Order: sequence, then C-alpha cells, then structure tokens
Amino acid sequence: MAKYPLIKTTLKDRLLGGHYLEGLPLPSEPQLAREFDVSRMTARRAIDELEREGYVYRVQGAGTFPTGKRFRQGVFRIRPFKEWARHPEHRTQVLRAIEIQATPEIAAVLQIEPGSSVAFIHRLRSAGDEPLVIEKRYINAALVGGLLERNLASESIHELLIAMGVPLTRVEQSLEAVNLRQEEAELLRVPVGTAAFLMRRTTYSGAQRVSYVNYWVRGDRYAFQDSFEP
Amino acid sequence: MAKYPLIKTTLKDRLLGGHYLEGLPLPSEPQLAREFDVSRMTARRAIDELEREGYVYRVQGAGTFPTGKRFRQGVFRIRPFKEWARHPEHRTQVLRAIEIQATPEIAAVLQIEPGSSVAFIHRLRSAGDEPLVIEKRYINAALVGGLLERNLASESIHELLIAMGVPLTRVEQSLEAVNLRQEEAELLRVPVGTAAFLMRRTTYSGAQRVSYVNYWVRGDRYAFQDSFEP
DNA sequence: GAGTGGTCTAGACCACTCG
DNA sequence: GAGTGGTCTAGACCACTCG
Repeated sequence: MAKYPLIKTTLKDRLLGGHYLEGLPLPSEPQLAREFDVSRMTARRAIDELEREGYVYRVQGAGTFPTGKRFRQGVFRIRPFKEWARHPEHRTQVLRAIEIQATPEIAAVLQIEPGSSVAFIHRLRSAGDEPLVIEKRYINAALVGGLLERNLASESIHELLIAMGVPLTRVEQSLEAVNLRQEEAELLRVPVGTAAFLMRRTTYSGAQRVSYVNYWVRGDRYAFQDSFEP
Repeated sequence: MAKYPLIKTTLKDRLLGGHYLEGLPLPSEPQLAREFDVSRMTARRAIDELEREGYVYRVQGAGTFPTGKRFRQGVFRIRPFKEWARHPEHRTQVLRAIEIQATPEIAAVLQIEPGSSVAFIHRLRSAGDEPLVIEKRYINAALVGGLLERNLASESIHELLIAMGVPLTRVEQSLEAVNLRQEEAELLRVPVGTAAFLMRRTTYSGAQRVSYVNYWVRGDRYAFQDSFEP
C-alpha cells in the first residue's frame, strides 16, 4: 500500500476540521516528513495533490497555507437531470444505446481492461423543438447488467443505477468552453463553431469508477448560475 | 531554469505534431530520461503534467500513450487572484483604469443613478507570453474613493476593497459559453469566434451592490473542475 | 523474463521569505 | 541567517504487461 494517500487524507481531514488556521502555514515539508516517517518527497507528493485539489496553496520561502473558502470558485450548481425531466416541455431522445468494447481511452478513464464491455448511451435533450444538450455516456457494463433494456428516455440514469444497486458516492466533473464540431452542431441545429459548454463527468461508487459522460450544452441557451457568501 | 518544463513542452509539441501514434506507447521513462539527460524522476514529472492535462495516459507495465483528442480532459482550475498573483510567471496588465459615468445598463446592475461615478478597470491576465483572461470591472465609485490610485496590477481588488472598508458579503455569478468577438479575440490573440467562458459576477457588501465584473476566459486554456459527494 | 510504470529514499543545491 | 518550498539525482524495490 502506498504511503502518500494516507498522508493526504490525514491532512485533508485536518484541513476540513479546521485544525490549520487561515493565514498560518501548515507544518513544513520536513516536519511532515518526520511526523509521517517518510522522505520529504513522499510528503510533498501528498501536498501536491492537496494543492491541485485546491485545499492548500504554497509560497516558496514562506510555507504551505490552507485555502480560504472565500474563493472556492468554479463551483457552479448544475441542474440535475431529475429536475430537467420534470419540466413538461423538456424531452429526452435516445439516439443510440448499445454495448461496445472499451477503447483504451475509455478503459483508462473507467479503470477497466481495454475491450471490456461498456454500455454506451447517446442521448439528445430538447426543450420544445429546440435541441439543447448532447450526452454521450459510457458505463462499466460489469456493474449494470440489463441497463440497456430499461426505458432510457424517461428515466434518470443516475436513479436507474441506484435502483440496480450501484449508489453513486462521488462525482468528478470539469467544464470547458469549446467550438462545436460538425457532428454536434448538426444535432443541436446551430452553425459549426458555435460556442458550447463541454462538461465531462466521472462517477464513482466507492473506489469503483462507474461511468464517464460528456455533455455538450448549447452556450446560447444555457448559463450556470450560482451565488455564495464568501 | 528548471528542466522539466522543457521536456514537457518538447513532448507536447511532438504529441500535437503527431510524432507519436495513437495506440503506440511513447518512449519509456528511462529512455526519455536518457534522451533529455535527466533522472527518471524528472522525466516523470514532465509526463505527470502531460497526463494531468490530458495529453497522455499511462498503463502500468505497458507504457505511456497519447490520448486521442476525443477524450481530452482539461485541467485548469480557476485560481483566485491572490494565488494567481503569487505565481511568478503570471502577470496582470492594466489596460485602462478611469472614472466614467454609469451607462443605464451599468446603473441598473449596480442599482445606482445613471450618470453616477463608476470606477472602470480593464485588465488582462497572462501566463508567460500567453494572454488568458480579460477582465472588465465596474465599481460603485461612491464606495471606493481613491481606488484608481492604487497599484491595480499587483494587488487583488477584492483585498483592496476590504482594506478600504468595503467587505464583500455576497457574490452572484453566472457562466456562459460565448464566441469571442473581434475586440476580445485580438486581446487574447486567438481567432475571432473562438469559444470562451464569459463569467459575470456581481458582488455585494450587505445590501449594497459594490461591483460588476465580466471575465472572458480562454476556453482552450481553462477549465473548471469540481468534485463532490452527492 | 524483460520491460514498463508506481513508489520511495536520502541526500543535494537553489531561490525565496521573514524577522 | 534560519527556514521554507522548488528542483533534481541515482539509486531501489515493487506490481504489472506482454510476448
């Protein structure tokens, strides 16, 4: 078992528990190395990940500091599919739903063997006549036998997974701004090159990666909104 | 000068140039270490960053492979200005900082009388040579006399406001995907029409609206990242 | 079994911060 | 000047892949 994950979760717990005060540095790298009885490089590795995840920031010569919650940016709330489906004028169309063999890339994202079975679901969501969101989803088929026989147009896949005994415990997502390529532009009926959001989401059930989804969302019809108290 | 950034950009150039074929591994870490005359750990560090940025993926025992463009995972976190400013290679350039009279639109957003004084700050943020973010900020001048005399390139405006007795108590923000118009595209040195994030933010001090900011963020260089436990 | 990436060590020198 | 993070080295052992 590797050592740095333990150091990382220990430090994360302390940070979330308020053990380290804002404005004051954490123990230095040599100190942490001594505390956890590892080399400094191993302690650094744990801190590297905490920095990447936004829990701390480092200043050369000064120290490593807890990130204040004030500017935890990039946390926009996104409307879950459930609410979307409730809107009567919204509908979801299944373009494709088949079992495929994992390409190396999909295998790497889902951490399965290349060639393993993956359920691929391609959907289009519209409001009234207007297509708004394209969805391409890859699900580890070993976890969800029979998923493709369900009614994928009317049901939330998230809830289907829960019903099939695969509760989601963690979601990682990223949001990019992209120019739509021809395939997507045609589906969304906008000119090629129109700006859109591309949201990528990986879901976990425990340590197991369950699904990987790409959403293309029309930038001219959708905005994310959020408010927070610093 | 550190060695790993050179290795990283060299490999990135090769990857983007199609030097390494999809499905075939890159040279192994020991080979790359020999080629660049560094230790294996230093070569790894360069590859670590390429992996994080989605250019390659690694399979233990098998090798490091180019990621097909389809599943490129973008991995830039939006950084708070404070941390941004500390990064030596990041800089902020003030394009304009003047007092103007509120247009009807700005007046409506800030809930002041049209024609009232507003501090307008236009900045450009870059990393190295690469411009990344355009910022246009409108601040209710009645709340912040003398703001424009401060060093706006090196200081966080958020902290300046706090220092001037205007603590921020609430932020409302929205995020859109837009095609860049000529003015913005020229500043960011990308083609007209390139997809970008447009973030709009209104800040409050109590019930008082303090500022309104538009950020144009290059979509090809930035992504929002988040993870949560449902 | 040869080669690959994953992790770790015990050092080293450097640039930087801070009182 | 003491302490901090940034980078780098030259090893080592391991789990894993693949022919």
